[in-house]
Amino acid sequence: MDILSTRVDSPPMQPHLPRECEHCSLSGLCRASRQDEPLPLATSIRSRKLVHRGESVYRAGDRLQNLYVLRSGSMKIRVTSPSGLEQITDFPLAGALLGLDALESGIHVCDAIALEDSMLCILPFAELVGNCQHDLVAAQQLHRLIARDINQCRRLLLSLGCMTTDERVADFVMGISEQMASHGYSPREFTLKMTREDIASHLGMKVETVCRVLARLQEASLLNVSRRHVEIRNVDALRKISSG
Amino acid sequence: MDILSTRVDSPPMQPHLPRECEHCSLSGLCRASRQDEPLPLATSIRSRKLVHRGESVYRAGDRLQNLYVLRSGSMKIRVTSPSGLEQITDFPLAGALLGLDALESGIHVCDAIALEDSMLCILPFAELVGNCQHDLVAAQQLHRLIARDINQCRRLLLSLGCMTTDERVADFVMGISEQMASHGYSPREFTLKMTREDIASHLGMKVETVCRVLARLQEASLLNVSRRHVEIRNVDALRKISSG
DNA sequence: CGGCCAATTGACGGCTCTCAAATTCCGTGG
DNA sequence: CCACGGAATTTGAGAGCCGTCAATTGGCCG
Repeated sequence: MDILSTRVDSPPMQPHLPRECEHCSLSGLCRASRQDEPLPLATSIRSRKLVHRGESVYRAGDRLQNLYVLRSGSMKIRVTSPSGLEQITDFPLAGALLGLDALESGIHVCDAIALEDSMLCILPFAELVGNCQHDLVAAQQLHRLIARDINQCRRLLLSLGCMTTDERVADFVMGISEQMASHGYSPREFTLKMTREDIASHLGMKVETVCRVLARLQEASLLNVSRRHVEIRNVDALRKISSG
Repeated sequence: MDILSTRVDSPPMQPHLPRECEHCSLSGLCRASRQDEPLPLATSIRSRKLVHRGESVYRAGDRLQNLYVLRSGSMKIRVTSPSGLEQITDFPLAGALLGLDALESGIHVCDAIALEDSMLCILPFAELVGNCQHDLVAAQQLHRLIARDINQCRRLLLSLGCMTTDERVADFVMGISEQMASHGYSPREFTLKMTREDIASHLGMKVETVCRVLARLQEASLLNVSRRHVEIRNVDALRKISSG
């Protein structure tokens, strides 16, 4: 517990913590971050896996075997309805825990597709559940991670239900910007890994509308955008728009 | 385990199972349904609570103390963004587990408001987590219940992101109808407990649009609707619309 | 009986989608 | 290294749907 709180204060400073583990959602529970003592969850991490751009880690209909922690790279999570409707529900970055969508029935209901070549840590699910039986902290962290998924989904719901397209796009850009900041990159300038199509699907709009809104925001000097490259020019104005 | 599967086959037939517990999401884990042997989760249920129409069980900002199982009645779950946007994310019926929104941070992020006088079972959260430490089945069931919330949220997301207003309303009505059926009521005829405003908020539209869509569906002889009373006249056509 | 709130209906305007075309970028093969 | 083809992105014009504003109706409760 003590070590946990210390870590929260200065995660990037730990000399023995691999750089790629800095933002891991299992921070403090994984062996890679705790070389001094054995940890239950540590034994869950068996191996790593490389997925290339466009490949999927799992697909809707697959049986739940592993959860995954995205170690580097980025992905898109796509949910498909029985009638064939599709939507991107999330764009996870390094540190994110993937695969919780299968927890209800043991069958995945989403596709996880790599936006660029990405590295994953593999956590055999059965083993992980077993470990949580003996480790209260691990179990609670798993709960929190699941709950975070719900709340993030709810935020997106609010976005689709209550916001105009301008507000949604501004909100999306600010969200990426904050993620970049929390990962140690510049919040002012970054490269999007997803297509306009992906963004449109995520925000419940059409590609052309996404383009037009971005053009409008650029016209108003709030940001510069050229293809995948984004430069934010007026954070306050963007934040104001994204707040409704 | 054996008793569990028996129960699934014929839950309403158990003579010792109170009628209001028939659709409980804790079915098989709660003492009320298992008088023969002690069960870990059973000890979590301490007391019951009555909330009147319009009153809230918990509100955004409240500290997580209990989870609740809705024993009878119905509620609406409302999420509020920092900037004041509001949306109804769910209309739980009897048997639903409430309060999981607080799992991420220990603070509720939703309001749970009674649509009619309702009875709740109270589950002290700390005790429940402790019990899950010693009961693998209980822990997994809790996982499933949380995961169900995520997937339901995702379904609504698909609805808001990909469907027209007609499709969303048809989908909503069919969803209510199926819930009614699974609770032993007629799927063809039922009374809505929520206002048009609530429905509109849930589906990401305006009150007037909800009214107009319902009028359109009635015009097409798919259903009759008068105030809160709904009678479905063409299930197949409605299902077809709700599937896109 | 009166007042208030929920629900409904109509007219109108704006925003977003649809359809279409042009442009740019990227990877591949020559 | 250059040319080429396909995909992603951008921009334009027009139509349709949904939101806004306003007025009316209908129920419920005091």
